[in-house]
Amino acid sequence: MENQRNTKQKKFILSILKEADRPISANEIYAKIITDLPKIAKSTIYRNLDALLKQDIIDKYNFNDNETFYLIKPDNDEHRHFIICDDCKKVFDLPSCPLHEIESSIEEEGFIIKEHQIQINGTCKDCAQSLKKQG
Amino acid sequence: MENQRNTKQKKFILSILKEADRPISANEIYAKIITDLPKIAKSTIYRNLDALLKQDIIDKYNFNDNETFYLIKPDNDEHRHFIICDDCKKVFDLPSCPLHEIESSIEEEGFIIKEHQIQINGTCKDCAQSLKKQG
DNA sequence: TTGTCTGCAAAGCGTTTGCAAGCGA
DNA sequence: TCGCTTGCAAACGCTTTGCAGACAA
Repeated sequence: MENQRNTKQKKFILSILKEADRPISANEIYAKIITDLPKIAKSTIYRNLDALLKQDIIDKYNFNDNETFYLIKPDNDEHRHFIICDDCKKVFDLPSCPLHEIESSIEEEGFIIKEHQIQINGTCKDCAQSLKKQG
Repeated sequence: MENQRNTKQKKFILSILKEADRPISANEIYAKIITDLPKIAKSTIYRNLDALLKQDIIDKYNFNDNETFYLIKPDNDEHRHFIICDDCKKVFDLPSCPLHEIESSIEEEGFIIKEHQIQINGTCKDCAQSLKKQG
């Protein structure tokens, strides 16, 4: 990663990621940043996201086929998992990670775990209620 | 889904999916099919995969940023989860699903779960050994 | 024959890359 | 000044779409 230079593009991208309370895509970052930096290129965003990934500052999520989502790693060592409402597309936190026990048995068999991801899809409380009202 | 026609393309795609013991991509299906149907178009594969998804015959997985993977739904109601080797890209089965306990507590809070997905990435036994040999 | 399905070509879209100019240290 | 970083444009790879011809029923 060599010597890093603190460009304004880099600062903006990082601050947008820090403000986000859920994983966001490169296109969402782009949409937020163009008001302040109208000439920024998407490639700049992708290159900075790659750098942040390599520096272990952010995590990467594949929720659907086309876009990749990024989220700042929390301060402590904990990782997060998500519940996605298919109706309003909101992303909620999964309260805990049930994988720790199973991981040790997988590693006993020689598989080296680098990361894991849990994703639950469904309908959130609010959407369930408004769907009930509608019909 | 209207009236379905039983074309040879459709039959080949479905039989390849049935033979696969792990999620495979549209490109993998294409590579297997061109020996028998040299003129098949990738769009034909994508259109048939879409139809199979809508008919609930297959499931869809997003393991990485670029390719989508497809797997025949099992006969019984059980679902599967996967371990992916980042080196050789092989997909292994996760022996069990640790989410059942946690799901009930999520549903108690009003979230209606439609599906969940667990994914573990890392390096498999074989790749770990050959990496060791290489130095 | 009829209407679905296919192959082909082009387009769409997220992402990556090459390159010359810009700019932080 | 030095060389990392950026903007621009083009390329890349997966997937989608329009259309005329092919084919199952």
